[in-house]
Amino acid sequence: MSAPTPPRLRFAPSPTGYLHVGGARTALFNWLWARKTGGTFLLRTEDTDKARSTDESTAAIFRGLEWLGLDWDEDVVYQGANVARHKADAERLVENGSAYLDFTTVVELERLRADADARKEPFRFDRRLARWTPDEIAQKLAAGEPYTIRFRVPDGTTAWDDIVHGRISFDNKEIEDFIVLRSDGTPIYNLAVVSDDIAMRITIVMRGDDHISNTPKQILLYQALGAPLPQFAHVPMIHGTDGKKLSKRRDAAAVGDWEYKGILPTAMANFLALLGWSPGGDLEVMMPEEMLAHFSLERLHRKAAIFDTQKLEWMNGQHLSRRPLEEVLPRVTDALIRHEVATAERLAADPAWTAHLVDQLRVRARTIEEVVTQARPYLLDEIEYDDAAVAKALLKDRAASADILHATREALVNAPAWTAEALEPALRTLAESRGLTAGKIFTPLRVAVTGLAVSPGIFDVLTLIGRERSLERLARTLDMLATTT
RNA sequence: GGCGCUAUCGUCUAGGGGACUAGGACACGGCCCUCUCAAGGCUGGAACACGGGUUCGAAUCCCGUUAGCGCUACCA
Repeated sequence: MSAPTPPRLRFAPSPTGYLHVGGARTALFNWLWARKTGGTFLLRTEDTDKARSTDESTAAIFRGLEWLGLDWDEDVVYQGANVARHKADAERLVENGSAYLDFTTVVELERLRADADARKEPFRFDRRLARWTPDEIAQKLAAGEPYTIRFRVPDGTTAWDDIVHGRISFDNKEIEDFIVLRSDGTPIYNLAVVSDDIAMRITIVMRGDDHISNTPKQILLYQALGAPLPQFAHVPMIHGTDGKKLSKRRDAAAVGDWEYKGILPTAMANFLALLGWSPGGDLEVMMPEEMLAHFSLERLHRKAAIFDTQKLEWMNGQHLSRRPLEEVLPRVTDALIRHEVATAERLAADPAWTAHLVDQLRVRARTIEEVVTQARPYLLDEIEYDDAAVAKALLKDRAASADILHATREALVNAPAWTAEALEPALRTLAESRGLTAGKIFTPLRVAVTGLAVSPGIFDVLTLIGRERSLERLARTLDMLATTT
């Protein structure tokens, strides 16, 4: 087996918002391939559109990547810092004849476009519009007239073998002479991308398939600049439930939204990966190491996928249970504190207790938010009683409930110790002596001490809540049954 | 409109000419387990867009139709 030079890949977001799940997935694929092959994963912000780019957005994107566990190599490349080279490249294109100066103004262009529109004809820039004699050009230049630099698209066809789509080809007739340098001397996207990708020695350009139609232009640019072509891999889009692009308003399209909703980064990465790639076979839940082991470019999909929130949450439930407790613990405690269910001091005071609590709750939750909700009775002094649970477990027959709860409390009070080992026989004996199934005892007790219909096993609940507080809640429930109507 | 990409259950997918009575997962229903819930196990309904080819044989290959999506800026 030969040892090819390791690939260099990059993720190049434009910092005009938050990290979009589609972008995050593209980044993930680039990262996966770089890490798997011993290659390099670079980051570049495409901030040449100064009107829309912001530092906050840049920071948010970096944060999102870090949260997902995607680390990058070398220094981040800020495209805006390379405008001098972009400009020089554009001028080089003019010098070698592959581009030309165009003095057509924006206003004229708009008019031309409107005319074509009125005639219902497609507008494409006509090279003849920019046919000035050398004298005229010198004159305009001397007069300081603004101009753009346009690429002279050659005849023929432009094609490439896309890693995910196979051969794609475009008739150059379909490509207009596009602008590469604005009249203010700043580069247009396609030039900046190519110039930077060449400078960064990128060998695989992996990005969303909405860039397929930019690719022939970029290939032409590589060729005119005399640079070797990278390989291209166009991965499919991620759509919302309506089959269209994810909408920020409706779909929680930012990865930060999911972090906030209590999704684990490994679950997010796992889910996202499966939206544009599959390992083959029935494997779905994968830890990061497994994804790395199975990932391959050959199994990238061609079809756009719809973002299914329910499956994400299911996936998260899987990760919540399977990831090491040390990893989920801090995320849960942060959420507990943020929701004011507990203070940092309280949680730190008895780390073993906290860990046990989280461990008990995480297996039956799908999101961290659910863990927080379930944790309330164990951390708060004042608990809320779920009406439906109370109605079902206690109020159907108040007298009987009061009777059972009273006997239960007695058995608990007299138990030799407040441990699962001591409590369980006590309650099972009680059930037996009364000819009841254990559930008839456990269920009212659960509602009495937690206020909820859902909880871990009752003996974990009792020991987690503690003797004093359990007995007190029992007493209060008894009072309630006796007084309220 | 032009160009391009795509097309298997509601959704994510396996499948790469015969192993397909089309497999798995999410969601939904039923059953089991069980102190509740979750998890887990079993189970039910649910798909090859359509039409032509090629072939002894097509979900799989080719062409067309249709549909969806993307691009079509001195945005990225």
